[in-house]
Amino acid sequence: MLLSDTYHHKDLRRELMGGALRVIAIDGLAGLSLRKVAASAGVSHAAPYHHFADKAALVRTLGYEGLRKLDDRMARAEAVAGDDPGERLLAIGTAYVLFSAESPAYFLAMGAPEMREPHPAEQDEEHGETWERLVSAVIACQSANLLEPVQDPTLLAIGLWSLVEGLARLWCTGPLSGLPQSAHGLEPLADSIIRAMFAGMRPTPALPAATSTTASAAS
Amino acid sequence: MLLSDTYHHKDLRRELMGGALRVIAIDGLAGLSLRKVAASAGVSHAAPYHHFADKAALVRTLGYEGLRKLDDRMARAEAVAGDDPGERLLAIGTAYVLFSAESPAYFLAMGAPEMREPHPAEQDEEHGETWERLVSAVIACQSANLLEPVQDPTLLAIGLWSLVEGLARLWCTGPLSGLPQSAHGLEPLADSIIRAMFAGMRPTPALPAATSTTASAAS
DNA sequence: TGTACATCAGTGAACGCGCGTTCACTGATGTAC
DNA sequence: TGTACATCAGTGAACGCGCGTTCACTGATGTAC
Repeated sequence: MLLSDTYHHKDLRRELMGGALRVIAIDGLAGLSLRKVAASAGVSHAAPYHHFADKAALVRTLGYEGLRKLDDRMARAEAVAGDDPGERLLAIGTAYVLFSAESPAYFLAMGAPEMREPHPAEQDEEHGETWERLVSAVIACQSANLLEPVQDPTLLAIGLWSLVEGLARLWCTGPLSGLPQSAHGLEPLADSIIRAMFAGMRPTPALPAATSTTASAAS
Repeated sequence: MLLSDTYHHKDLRRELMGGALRVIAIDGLAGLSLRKVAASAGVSHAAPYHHFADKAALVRTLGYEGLRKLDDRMARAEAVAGDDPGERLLAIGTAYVLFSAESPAYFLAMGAPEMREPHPAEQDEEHGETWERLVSAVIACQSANLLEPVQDPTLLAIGLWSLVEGLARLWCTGPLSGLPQSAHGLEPLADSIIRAMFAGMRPTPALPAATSTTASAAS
């Protein structure tokens, strides 16, 4: 029997992570098992133990990778958004929602119970990076007088994080029937909601773009 | 052996639900099993089948009860808040966060995968009631010129729901280290955040109370 | 370039466990007469 | 009030299953000489 296809795999670790994401996307976190993952990667069910200490380690690896990808995505969106602090804040928030909606498996892994213990010491404070990105964006808006400077930036950052986390969660879990079906359709909605809830906090009347967003929400 | 304590139980169904909530609170949804529930109610592991068709039915019962309790809590908070539409909206949102934080087991059950199929036909659209409560509160605020009347009320309602859902989720799952430890301590924070994110959308400057909330957030 | 050998990354059999669910049973309860 | 009986809500044994994990193994790979 020719084994070369599966034997001494090129990067089975990577393949296993892909398989796990596939399994989570279909069966949810509750339906994830190492045996399914191994099968999905076309490999015997003992093989994963050469790449992950146990099931929890696999989930944590996925979760931390998700956090890194999420932060990358936000960083990229922020860079593309240009110099206006308001647009940067909006870009960050929308990126959070879109990444979660497009990659529900990563989103679920990031929120998995296994993520409570921060075993992989390498990326100890990945949440911390994202958190500081948010706070910085809020402070920049306050400095530019786009957000009420009197407010505690921490408070506003928690608010923004809650908003995008909740929107992503509602879309993925889906108890609200009015939300768009596709992740792509979610983009204008997320944009409008964040705009509506943050634009108004500005002491100056409103951004030119802020009042014209209702139409895009209906699309 | 005297069986009268457990045999022909007064209301074992109720007791089982209590046991399930206890198990979820400790082990999470992933750690919930009918056998643990039975043990927690002090009963043999086959007993639950006289009260629930299967495990999913138990979870759904818990989830729908949670939805009803949540809506009750919001209704009560709204009534207590008085006539001001802004205060009513704030009360509703805070009630959502507080109920979730005080009853994480219900919160988890409400979001369980089993809730996707709406088997118990009795309370088919419990989410619908809560949703309409939110939209009504938003519209009332717009009518009273406390929220921008141009905005789509649906959009604002999704925003509010996302905000409180996300805040509750962040507190329960706890990736943010800065949040208060106790559900009680969460109240002023939730109040401040919702106030900050909604008060600012009003076309009129601000409520008297809106700018003095930063202090309470620090407590 | 060829050979010997250590290392690596798979295999498949096997383990024990907790689980959901079923089943025949039995003791308690409520009701008809 | 007392007795016969149907119904109800428990019990405990048993089932099969999928799971995480371990283990001895073996074939492939890379390296030293």
